Amino acid sequence: MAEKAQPAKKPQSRADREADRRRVILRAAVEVFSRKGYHGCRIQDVAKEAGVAYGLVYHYFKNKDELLESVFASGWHGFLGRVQAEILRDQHIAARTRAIVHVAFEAYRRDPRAVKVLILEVGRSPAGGAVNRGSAFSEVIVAAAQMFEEAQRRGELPAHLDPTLCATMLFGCIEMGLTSFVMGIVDKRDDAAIDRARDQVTETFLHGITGAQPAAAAPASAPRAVEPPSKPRLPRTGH
Amino acid sequence: MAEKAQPAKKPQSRADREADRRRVILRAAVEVFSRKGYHGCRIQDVAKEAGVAYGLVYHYFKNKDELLESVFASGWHGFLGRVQAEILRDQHIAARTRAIVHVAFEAYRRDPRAVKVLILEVGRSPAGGAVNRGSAFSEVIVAAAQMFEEAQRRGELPAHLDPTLCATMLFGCIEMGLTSFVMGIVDKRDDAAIDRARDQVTETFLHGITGAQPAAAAPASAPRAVEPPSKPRLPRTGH
DNA sequence: CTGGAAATTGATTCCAGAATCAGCGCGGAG
DNA sequence: CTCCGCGCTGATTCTGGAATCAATTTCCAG
Repeated sequence: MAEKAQPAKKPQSRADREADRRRVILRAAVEVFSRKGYHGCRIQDVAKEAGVAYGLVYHYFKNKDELLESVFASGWHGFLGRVQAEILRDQHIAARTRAIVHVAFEAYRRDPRAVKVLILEVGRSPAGGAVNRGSAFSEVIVAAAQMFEEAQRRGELPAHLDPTLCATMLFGCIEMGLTSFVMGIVDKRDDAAIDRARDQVTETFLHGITGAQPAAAAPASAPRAVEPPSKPRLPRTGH
Repeated sequence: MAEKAQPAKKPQSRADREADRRRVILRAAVEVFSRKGYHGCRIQDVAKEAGVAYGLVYHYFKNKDELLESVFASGWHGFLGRVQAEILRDQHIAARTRAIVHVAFEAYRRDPRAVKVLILEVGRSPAGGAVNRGSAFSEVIVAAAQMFEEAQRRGELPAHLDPTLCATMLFGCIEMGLTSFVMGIVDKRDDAAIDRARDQVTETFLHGITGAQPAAAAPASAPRAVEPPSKPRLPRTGH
């Protein structure tokens, strides 16, 4: 694994080797978690996968939970950071949305197993686990919601939409899209398929939000409450 | 918790009482699972919640897994059935889509805790568990995909869209929408909020798929592979 | 070279909690 | 009224696996 482009070779200081080990164990954990699930695997499995003694795992991680926590943190962190960066960019909402979707699908392309763990495993951390699916998703969703809100102020997005709900839908599409890959519903590692999925998700979502009617007549059922369409709408939009 | 308001009546036959017990335990399981999660709770907790002896749980369910399985089956089953019914109805794709979303949100309104368990807990059934999130979602998604495909044949939906992906996005929006309620991101039991969410999800999604362009130019980043933009539209966008 | 500190090992301990089982008592049949 | 059997009970047993720890090896400084 050590593709750590070590210039010459040898003199990894203690600290270096230590960090290395840590990384090896972390990688092994991702692998094993993605294969058998957090609860379905033993620390022993992780140790074996890492080619390391059982006890060493405990040298680097306080306990199994902390291991999961670390796996999650290292993975989610990068993702969150990249998404935040896109959100803060000064661009049209459509561009930023595209970029966010791109980041997510790119992450999947780079390391499907890690994405699988993030999507499937994290979130079931025992009560009190500080980092869990809930708070994690909250973070991105809140951030994205702010982005949409700002877009509304700029007039790039219809005012009648709930920004938080927009964010929710965006990540819902992304998550489920990736889930269907992870689950094999859509089929594995077809790069073209990934691209196609990404583009359809992006464009469908964008077209949906930029042109959605303020809850038109709903033949389905349910009396609608709320939201007098104060701002007739953004120009362009469909048809 | 025995709010089983059994004032006078008594003469339930053996069989009745038996079925009753089973139901009581099942309800208790939903309650406990939703509160502490499948792995985070003990059979003892379920027994206590049901006001029943520890051993009795094993009288009605072979083991803990089967208990979860039953909880899932009873919940998912109803949902799947109702969705299937809507899918098979002979109506315009928009109407059917609205109905599906409606079913999902109505289920949440009726029993949020059950929905929470379905969304959050099921899916990690130990290796081999027949019923799990994967196969479950597969089922609805495949069914919905057929619906979209048929809609395309009828000309109710642009032909360039991948039907499976449409289904994926639809349930992605639904799931994440409900998740945000379950998680409290959007806030609890506000009936109006539920309605609003349902409508926005529905209309945004519908508008998105019925009018989406086939992957336009992407100013964002990422050199897009695939999809020669035959229709170079979607002007607005970037900067 | 040498001492000892840190890294590494895996057998051992310990325990949560699943699953079992030997009765108990209620309610219905005779 | 009495006796039988089955729904029901919960203490007891058993197990898998997390966490510990004493022993061993590796590595570096002096």
